[in-house]
Amino acid sequence: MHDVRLSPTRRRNTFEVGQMTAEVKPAALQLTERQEARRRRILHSSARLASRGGFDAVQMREVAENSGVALGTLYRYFPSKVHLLVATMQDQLQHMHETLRKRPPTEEEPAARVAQTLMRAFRALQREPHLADAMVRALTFADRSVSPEVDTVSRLTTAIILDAMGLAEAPTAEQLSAVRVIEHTWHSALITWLSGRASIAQVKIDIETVCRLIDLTAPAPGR
Amino acid sequence: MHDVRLSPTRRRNTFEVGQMTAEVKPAALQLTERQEARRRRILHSSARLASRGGFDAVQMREVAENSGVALGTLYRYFPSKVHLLVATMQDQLQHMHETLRKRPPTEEEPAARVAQTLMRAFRALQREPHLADAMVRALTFADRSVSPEVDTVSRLTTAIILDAMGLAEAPTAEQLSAVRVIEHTWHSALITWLSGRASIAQVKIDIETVCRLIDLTAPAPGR
DNA sequence: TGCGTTAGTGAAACTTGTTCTAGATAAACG
DNA sequence: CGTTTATCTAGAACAAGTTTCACTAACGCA
Repeated sequence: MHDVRLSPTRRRNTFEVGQMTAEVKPAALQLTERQEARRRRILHSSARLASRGGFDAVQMREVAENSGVALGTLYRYFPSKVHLLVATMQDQLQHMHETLRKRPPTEEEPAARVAQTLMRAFRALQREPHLADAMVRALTFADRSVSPEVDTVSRLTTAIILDAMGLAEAPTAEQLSAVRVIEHTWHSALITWLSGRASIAQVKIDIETVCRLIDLTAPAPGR
Repeated sequence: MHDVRLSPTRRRNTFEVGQMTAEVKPAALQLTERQEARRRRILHSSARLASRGGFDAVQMREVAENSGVALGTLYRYFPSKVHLLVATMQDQLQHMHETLRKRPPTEEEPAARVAQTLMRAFRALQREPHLADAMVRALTFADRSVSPEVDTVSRLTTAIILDAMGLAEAPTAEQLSAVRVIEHTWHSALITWLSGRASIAQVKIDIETVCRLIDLTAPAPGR
């Protein structure tokens, strides 16, 4: 039939064919065990190659070979290199979220808690700078065809920050804006660090600076 | 001799050869008239192609052809596609800076002035969304080999913001931090808009939100 | 002005992301 | 089971960024 992809996303410039039999689930279709295993192997190879040499070191042929899968299959699972790396990031973020949940920030003030959390994440990234490079570059380079996946990453990041603020539920619109700006700063500061234009100390200052925005926002709905 | 480039920057993974005769200026070496003209033609073609179809539409062979220059020459002037697009951005930013100088923001408060200025710039970008796409994607995708050029862009942006704040000279360290965060937000918000994950209204809110940081910083040295 | 050096040209080659094709396998299903 | 259909494989083919090479043109200077 009409070449249905595993991933719910379509490719770059292809227009929707619209041909979709009724029972196809728009969300992630469930995979067989072997398929789940393949997917996992691919993500693992991707992360391994990335932590060696960053974005450039993740070569699709090599990922395919290392995960024991044909090139065509790799592309069926992840329709582009950027998709693959963004998915890798999703994966890593999930780990980080769980880790952070286990040891919530110790600071009192929300702003300080967020800053502490982000600095923890930052230190984790510093341990694998190449991996960080691959993931963050992919994330900011992603075009519209990757929007759903990038959005997922964004939601995960937002959740982490809201957790740190101590209000996973019922944030005000104002607070959400602040969180969005914090996220912007986080990504962009990482970029400047990764490309050697800002020091670790600099990133720390930027994070702390932007976190001051939190103090400006309503403490809660019911101020 | 040892292949000296026009551009002061070296290529991707090459290490400095260190062989540099004393009289070579580290800054932009001066070009002859014909060379200056070539450079200009190249940047012009680049911008034209970019405004057609964004990052992907800027193809090195086509840029070379359109500017009447051999491919090898193009690479001598701009050692990679990203270098070329970042230089294009420098060029555009310079224009914008001049334009903004002529009509400074009308608002009273520094924060509002900066927000107004950035929204003006944003509207200019909206007129050429593809061009914006090419430039911003190149900027955030740039690796270490492009750091000097990206830094120039960053300095230009900083200058624009400081101008809007009304203190081109003697900003405090705190104020510089705020400006840096504003710049982060600016770039990242543009990215989310360009990739269709945020609306124009959303970008406006983010800009206004981050500009509130300015109110938090010392009004001047001599508070 | 002549000459050695640097810059520019044209074309081919190389690299890596992406696509395509034909055939082998596995899954689903009657 | 046997058949039909979706996946997977191997490998070629294609596209665009980048490099290389052999050669010519332009420049700078003694």
